[in-house]
Amino acid sequence: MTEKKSPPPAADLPAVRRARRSKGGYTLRDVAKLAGVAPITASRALNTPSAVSPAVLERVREAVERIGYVPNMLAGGLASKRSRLVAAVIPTITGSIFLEMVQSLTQTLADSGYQLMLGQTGYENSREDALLETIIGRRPDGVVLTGIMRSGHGRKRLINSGIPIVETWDMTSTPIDMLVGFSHEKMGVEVAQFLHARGRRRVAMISANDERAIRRNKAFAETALALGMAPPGATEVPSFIVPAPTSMISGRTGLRSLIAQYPDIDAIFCSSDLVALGVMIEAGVLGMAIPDRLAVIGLGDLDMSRDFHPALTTVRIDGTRIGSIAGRFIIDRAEERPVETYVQDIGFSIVERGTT
Amino acid sequence: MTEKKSPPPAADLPAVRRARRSKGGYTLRDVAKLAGVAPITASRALNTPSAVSPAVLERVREAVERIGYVPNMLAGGLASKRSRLVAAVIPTITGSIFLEMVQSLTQTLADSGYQLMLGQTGYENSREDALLETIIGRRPDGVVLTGIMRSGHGRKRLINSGIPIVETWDMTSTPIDMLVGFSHEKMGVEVAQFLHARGRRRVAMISANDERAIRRNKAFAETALALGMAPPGATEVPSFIVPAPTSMISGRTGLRSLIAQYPDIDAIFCSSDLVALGVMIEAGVLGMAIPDRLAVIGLGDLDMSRDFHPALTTVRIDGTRIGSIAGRFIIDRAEERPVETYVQDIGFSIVERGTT
DNA sequence: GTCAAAAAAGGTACCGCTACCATTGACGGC
DNA sequence: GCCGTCAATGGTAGCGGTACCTTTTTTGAC
Repeated sequence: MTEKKSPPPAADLPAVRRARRSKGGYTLRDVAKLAGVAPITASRALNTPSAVSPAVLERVREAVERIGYVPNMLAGGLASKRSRLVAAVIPTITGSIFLEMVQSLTQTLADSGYQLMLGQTGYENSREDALLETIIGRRPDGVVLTGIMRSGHGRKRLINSGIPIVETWDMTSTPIDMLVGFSHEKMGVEVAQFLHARGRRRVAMISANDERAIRRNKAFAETALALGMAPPGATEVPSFIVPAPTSMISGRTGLRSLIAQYPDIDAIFCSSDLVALGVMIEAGVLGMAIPDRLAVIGLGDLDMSRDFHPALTTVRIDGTRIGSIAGRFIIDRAEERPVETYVQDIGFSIVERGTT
Repeated sequence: MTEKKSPPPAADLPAVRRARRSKGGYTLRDVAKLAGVAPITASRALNTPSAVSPAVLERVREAVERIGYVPNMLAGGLASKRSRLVAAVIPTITGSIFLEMVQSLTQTLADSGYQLMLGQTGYENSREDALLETIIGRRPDGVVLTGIMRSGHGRKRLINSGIPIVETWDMTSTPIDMLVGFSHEKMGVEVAQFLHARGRRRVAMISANDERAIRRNKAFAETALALGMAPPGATEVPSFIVPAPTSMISGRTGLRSLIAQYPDIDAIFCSSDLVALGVMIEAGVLGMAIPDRLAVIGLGDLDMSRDFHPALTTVRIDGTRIGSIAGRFIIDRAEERPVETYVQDIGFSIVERGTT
């Protein structure tokens, strides 16, 4: 109490300045002085309590409590080269299927004292380079990418930075570093087989045209074609391309357009649940019974997909799991724990509900 | 090229160590040496190019390019006391109505070289204290809160930290610092009047029970009661409480429950669009025509609300605007620009579509 | 050509913390 | 009682930048 300093100055009175540049906050030095120990000991008390005697620990804790000291992690990060920051890069935050992952990533990281920084590239990837620059500038302990980093320039930059990287939501034999995802090709094949097994023979797709979707669609179309599931009059599996980010309205217009060209379609594979739900709405307007007249299968398993009537059949990807594994990967790496694997295929599952 | 250093060491060979603790990355000093200037001049070339001669600027730029130098913002932030980090605190990221705000906040900040850090409190606010601690520890240049900070402890901590704060999505006469939002009371009143003007006389609510919703509901109920809009047999405006975060299923069960008790209800005010859409789905299942038999009005104006059939009438809040104003507030404060106001009521608007 | 003022560049000392190494003292084995 | 070992603590020197101030150079008015 006696040594108490003044709180952050309200205005900069020309009074006695505490020091050349100080802003008035408390530092570890203040805590150490109060506890009667050296700053480095106070630091240890906070970071590695086991390396300090119980008596000292107690005194330091008390001092921290008394002045409301909050460690400056900028300084700590600079000195220790561990910022305890992790960056995640997603296309956009609104209407994103990656939110579940971000949520669990945030959670996993927070539990170990790491903080998430969120960066958005936009769907054009125009800002990707600038974003990478600012991210690397923060010296995060890890970066989580949605999808695979395709741009050679970006890859190189990331690799040179030496920051641990986790790529997600995809599979590749040549990851930059770590990887948690699943195979889009496999998904395309399995969805086609699934619809075939349900007796559907005249299928179509409504899909975004990002790189992942293209590979998924190719696998779906090839399998469907091989199984004889193209609608009459079509030599290919019909597909309607929708812009990113996907939306219900895309599903509505997609269904209209496909039906106009191929009235006999009996199943549609949508590249997102939102699109699939849009298809359901439009089917309702058009008087097409689901699933009798038309089967719909989505991708992503949004919460609301379960709440529609009928509930949507969809391909579920465990975003929560991706997030927690990615977080774990980064934390393990940061804390130099030995690990067996840095690549994990978490697969996907087809959740059958009422629309197939 | 001649002075090129080795890339980040693959393993720590016991070879010649560059220096005591260096990790092998390039520093401003390297750039300065390459450009033949003092480090401080290189710093100026990057941060205040106008303070440096064109010739030097060019040489520094070239040096940066050559070695792929990325400034360490941890160090910069420590020295300048401007971290260029801004923290946003939201309940959860999944199914959140705040995403639009977060998106535009990220955008606004990025355009000025600031980066967003995302923190989630969960709906229980249990992690709020720990979260504040880690946030303050990063010494961000600003904190954006969703809603008003109620906890006295949290308020005090934030105020003591001296960090600029923006509270959002609400109005109060006693903000901690800055404020961008709208009046929930006013919204309750206007929605009641709106439904009354459309001829509805037997209204009900389905709502979450957070603090903001409670105030909104009170205003709605009082106005509705004054206008004689309680359903027959009810002395109060019936309300069904749903858990946070809101979901469609809440709307579905809510409608069932309300109808069971008050079969004559002719309009429902929902505390989120998701709930309202759930009501629409259940109404479809129950064969209740919308809007003829039942009017529905939501809150939030999700993208998908426009895409339903019929499209949802809802109260729109311009989250994008909240985000950009909040970001602007913080940037202005950080850069010590003079401003007139730090409190802004952005209001709301009732968007009439097909459900009323 | 002189000189004051402005522009450009540099030197130094930190920002607040931690890595690294040194020191101190307690303890136990022989 | 000597000495090695280990636990606890401290001193010092940075981490990689920038604030502040000084020095040097350029500019332009007269």
